[in-house]
Amino acid sequence: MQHFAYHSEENYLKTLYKLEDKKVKKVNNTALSKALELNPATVLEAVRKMSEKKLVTVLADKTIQLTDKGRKKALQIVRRHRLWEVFLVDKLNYKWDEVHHIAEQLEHIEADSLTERLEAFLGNPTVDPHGDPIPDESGKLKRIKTQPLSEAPWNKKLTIVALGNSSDEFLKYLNKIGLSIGATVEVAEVEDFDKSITILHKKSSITLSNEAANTLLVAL
Amino acid sequence: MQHFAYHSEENYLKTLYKLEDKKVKKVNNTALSKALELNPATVLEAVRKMSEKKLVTVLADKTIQLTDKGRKKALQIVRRHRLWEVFLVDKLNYKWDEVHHIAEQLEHIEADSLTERLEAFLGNPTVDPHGDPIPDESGKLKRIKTQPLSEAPWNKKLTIVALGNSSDEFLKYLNKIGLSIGATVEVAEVEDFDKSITILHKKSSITLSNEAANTLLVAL
DNA sequence: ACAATAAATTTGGTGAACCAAATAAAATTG
DNA sequence: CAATTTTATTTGGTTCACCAAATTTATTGT
Repeated sequence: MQHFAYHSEENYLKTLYKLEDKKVKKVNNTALSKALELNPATVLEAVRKMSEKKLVTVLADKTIQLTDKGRKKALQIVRRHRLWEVFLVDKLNYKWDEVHHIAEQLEHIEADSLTERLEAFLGNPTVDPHGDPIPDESGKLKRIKTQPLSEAPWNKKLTIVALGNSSDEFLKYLNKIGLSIGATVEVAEVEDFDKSITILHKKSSITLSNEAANTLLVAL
Repeated sequence: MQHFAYHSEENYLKTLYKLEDKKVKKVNNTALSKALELNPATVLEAVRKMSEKKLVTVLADKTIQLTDKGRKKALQIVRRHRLWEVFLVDKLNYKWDEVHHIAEQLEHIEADSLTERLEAFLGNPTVDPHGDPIPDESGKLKRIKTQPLSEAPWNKKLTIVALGNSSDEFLKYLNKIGLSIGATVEVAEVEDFDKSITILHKKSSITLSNEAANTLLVAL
């Protein structure tokens, strides 16, 4: 009876999936090590083991890729993570920028039935509080068609449905300016000079940098 | 960034608390090792470390005792465990004999705010699904006054409020015969020969061994 | 092509939590 | 009280996830 839990493999797979999802072309040992903030030697060893287990493949050019088996496992973790985030926000009234750390722990709880019951309890949500889709039991996910706010048409009601990146800093920034998933906004003006953008939200106007507008995704 | 979590100390403390709670007089290394199903050498080393941290004291006769500090930590784990059990049973509709294993994992999630929010979300329950009291934030617990069913008066409506032991086997047995915390029963007859007891429950009569009747605790 | 740079890999270590087996100390029992 | 049995403790190992510092193997710019 070990009184500690190894989650490392799950974290490697999840991180590989995240990179793949972000369309990072060539995920090599260096990239993965940086993403995980781990020593390359450590990551190399872990990749070897996962490769033996057919969870990842190392291509001739050293690119590390998830196998279907590995991706399925990764999506299972992503599923758990996102469902717990919904729980924390919807049921325990956490703010969306506070839940990541806790969900990182909850995602590793092992119990086949737990995830399914949790999902039903939450009313079968399809997206997490950041607008990211929740994979189904088999690991499939419905990608939502979105468009960066920076490319959306002017003077039209738009709904923010997801974020291009859910970093803590960005979430806090959004909180500060009062924007969140589900918010209705309208592009009022785009500044030619720096592509900054002014939007209308709840009768007040907000100016966003092009970077921010690129990261806010609206329904297409 | 370690991708695994050490819960061992929490488990040692919790187990020590359980033994103390069960009024096991002399908890020595052998007793603790058996309770944890670990090698005595392992436990000895762990006790040494906890002793350095002033979580336990080893008496002259080798009895291992929790310090106030250690007991407080242990009660924190017990609190989390019992709150999660309530969540699993009340919200996710698990049966009370299915939740222990999952709660054992959930109890180690670290986030100060989580336990308090969970408690509020569950409506500040005072007992878990097995009738065991839930310690408050500071580690205090209200002990419920109970009496074994075997010693309760005859022909009087009694409410089962707790169990003397929550082993899987016992929980399953109770499930099978249809008894649970909150059930109202009445002692109809006690057999002189073997002290087995016949009770009335929802209009049907159930015969229990003395052992079972001893383990069912009714409100005093 | 070749030196500079970067990435991959190897080597040798660490600490935590575990174990089996040997030994020492203590308790029990005839 | 001496012999047996039970406990406690020590010793030497293991595995896992990690690291730092070489070393080897690309890659790249000139």
